[in-house]
Amino acid sequence: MSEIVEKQSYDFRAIEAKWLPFWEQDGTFVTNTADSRPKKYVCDMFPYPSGDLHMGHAEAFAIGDVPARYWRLRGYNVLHPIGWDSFGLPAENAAIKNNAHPAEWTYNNIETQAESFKRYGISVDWTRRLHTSDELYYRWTQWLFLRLYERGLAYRRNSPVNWCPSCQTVLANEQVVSGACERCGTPVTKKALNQWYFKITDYADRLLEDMAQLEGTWPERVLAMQRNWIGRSEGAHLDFPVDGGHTVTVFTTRPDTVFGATFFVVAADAELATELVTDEQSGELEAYREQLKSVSDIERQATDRKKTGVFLGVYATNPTTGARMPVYATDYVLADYGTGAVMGVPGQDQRDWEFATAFDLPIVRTVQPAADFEGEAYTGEGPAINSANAEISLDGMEVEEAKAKIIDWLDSKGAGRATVNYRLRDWLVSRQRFWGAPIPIIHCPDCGEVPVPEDQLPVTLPTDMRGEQLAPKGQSPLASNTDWVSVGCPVCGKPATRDTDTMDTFVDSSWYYIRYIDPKSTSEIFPTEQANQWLPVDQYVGGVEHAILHLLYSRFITKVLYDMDLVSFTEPFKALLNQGQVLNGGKAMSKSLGNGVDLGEQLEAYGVDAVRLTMVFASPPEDDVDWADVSPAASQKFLARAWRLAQDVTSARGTDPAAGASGLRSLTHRSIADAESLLGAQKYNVVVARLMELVNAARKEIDSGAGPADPAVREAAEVTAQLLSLVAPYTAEDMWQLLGHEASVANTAWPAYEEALLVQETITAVVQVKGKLRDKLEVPVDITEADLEAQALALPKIQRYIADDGGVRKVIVRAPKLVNVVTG
RNA sequence: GCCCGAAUGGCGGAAUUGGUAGACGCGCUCGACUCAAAAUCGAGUACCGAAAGGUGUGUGGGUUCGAGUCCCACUUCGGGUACCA
Repeated sequence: MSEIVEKQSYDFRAIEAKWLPFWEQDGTFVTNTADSRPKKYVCDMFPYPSGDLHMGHAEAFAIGDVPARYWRLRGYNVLHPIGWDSFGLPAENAAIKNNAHPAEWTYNNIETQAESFKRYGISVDWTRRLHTSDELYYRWTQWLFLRLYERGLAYRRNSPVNWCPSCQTVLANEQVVSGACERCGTPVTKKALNQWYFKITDYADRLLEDMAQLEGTWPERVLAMQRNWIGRSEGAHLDFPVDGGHTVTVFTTRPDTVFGATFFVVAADAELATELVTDEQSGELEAYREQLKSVSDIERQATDRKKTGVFLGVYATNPTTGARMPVYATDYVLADYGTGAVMGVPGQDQRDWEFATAFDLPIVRTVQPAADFEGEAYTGEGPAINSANAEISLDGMEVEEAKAKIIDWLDSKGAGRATVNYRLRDWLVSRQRFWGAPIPIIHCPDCGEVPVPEDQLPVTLPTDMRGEQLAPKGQSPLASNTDWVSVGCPVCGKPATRDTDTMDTFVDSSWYYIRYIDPKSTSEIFPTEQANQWLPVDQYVGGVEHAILHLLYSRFITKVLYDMDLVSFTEPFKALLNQGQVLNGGKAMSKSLGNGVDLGEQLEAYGVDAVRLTMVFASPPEDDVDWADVSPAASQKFLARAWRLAQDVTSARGTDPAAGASGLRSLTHRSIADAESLLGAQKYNVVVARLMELVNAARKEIDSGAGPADPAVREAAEVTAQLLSLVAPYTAEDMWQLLGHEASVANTAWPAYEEALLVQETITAVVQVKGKLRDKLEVPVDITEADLEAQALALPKIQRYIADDGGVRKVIVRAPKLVNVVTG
């Protein structure tokens, strides 16, 4: 018989089948929160259970698993949980279509995703799994609502709201994208409804200021988007007396231009217009409002639209000039920004200029534009002009000074004051749909709004509604379930009704990352002490589509919890990584384009590790990956090469590597050192590139160098298995076993590099002439500047350049790497 | 319009503090193996040029001995937001 043992080839299916049950039985990734080692909390934005996992999930989770596994090797106690954001409309729509209950669709999909997820080998603690649609969870969402209610942060108000005619529900401002529903793209209409709001505007300043904590660890663009969304602007409130005994306050960022206010405009759709209009003009106002109804939101947002409006028959008085200013209703003033009323200053505001031109109103400049200014309204810097009355003059002052001066003056008259205005509006949280957490409020004819007593939580959803019973009819389907709606008033006991709206699913997801600390608790929302120990999340990973929505809401809720003394931190996510999208052929995958790539098919064809490796290697984590540009087949090839390394090693486990090939050894140790800094900088793609170099070098050493018995080869293979485990856990685990280890590679210690092996004896110095590379020199690393200079100048090639170019003028030496000869 | 971000070979992308541009991979070319192909392995691959050499990191300028990297101006592309007073 031949001595040669038949070597097996890399078989990812067999490897997956072997290790998946191992991790589960071994409890490799279960986190013991009582463990005293320093902690790291890595959290991926939890998925919505819409069918099976897709390529986008595959990228996000592959990326998030890298720091989780790295920190685990570094000796941290790592918390890496998973759950499902399982309330929401798609389940309800599916239930209507299939004559089912939304829970069926939801929990079936969760099971499917969970199976795929396990197969995908992400190092999460399955014992902490949560679903926001579980009674166990939404009981606490309701509890949270009641705490906000107690603090006056949850309130009900009747006002025009965004209505999606297709989803048959209201939407928060954050969920309207260019006038259309964020979910389905249907143009949004306005509807007057009595709705629940969270008072996020109370936190506007803190949401803005606390961003200082996130600077540098959150993507700059996300911070910018939040800053814009909050839209802080400093200005003043000015009071204008209006005929009929009214005083109308406006918000302006340019109080210095008040002398130039020649007319007055209020939002046509605001109550204010009705209050101000004279009887003679009220017909015209109504006609104008009718006319506006036919203008879609999309049209309305076109900035080049002609200014329209209607005179209300009354005049306001300019407190600085005493001028009588006609009052108009218009649609270019927004009812829900500022006070819904604006002073018209055509000289300094382009929109006002256009309105003044259309209605033939006077235009007065109050800031002197530069001589070459050719525009209409002038919004720039310059000295004030035409801005004086008997008591005060701003003339000659620059804008900032004039602002301060006029605010002082108006303040002394009781006619104005400095103020800060925000673009952010309160968060509309009620939804007229079924599959969400019911709002825990009871409406009693005698007692009014009554919170559901805590011991009666959760207010559970009926389990017997299905199909058509869930169809949206302009109000929540729950309203038609009289058994469910009818309830005794908790205060007086008389017949009362439950609130039939459910909460926006963004309420569910605004606090789930804290619930992971103890997801099964029935006695409290989360244990405060442990939450303070584990949070904030050290690394949060998710798509940029939540730059405003989920992240703003989570920041808000965290601050509310802080104010309630339930947590000691004010920001939930210390660092944020926005992974890119997975594209195909330059475009987002979509059914309509027919360019979708099925994750299951990819996993079937190339294996989990190859798909994960491809995702990580393709580009920096925050960049998009175009599946048409990458090669999972090549990833698989690399994994086979790496795996074969482990198989080829013939030295025994524990062999001292000191006697091994020094070139390979120093590359191995440099790879470890570089991986540390690259992982810290989140350059995961480059870590993979370095690993490929290491595998190539080890291969060469086996085939045409010191051979498979060299201890340096074992060392390289072991380090490869450990580094590879961050991205390709199955292959790494199998390599580790082939190398003679019993326990999981995921729980080994990060390899320590030897400083001495990083130091090279010789180095290639470059020799430049006038900054251009002309020659190279192999020199000892500790060469003196003088020696290096002498050797460089002695090079024949360099001498030729010097001779041709008029001799040496100056020599720059940066030993041992560079010499630059300046000639002429 | 305003606010962010980006621009490097045929492609995805590398390049601590300014110091060898193009690591690693894909693709392509050639070669080995094969009856042949696939797979695998080896060699080459920024551009122009036969070579010597020259040119090169969106464009134009600047600072510097030296710029992908710093400064100024601009162009293009991507994203966000938009009658926000």
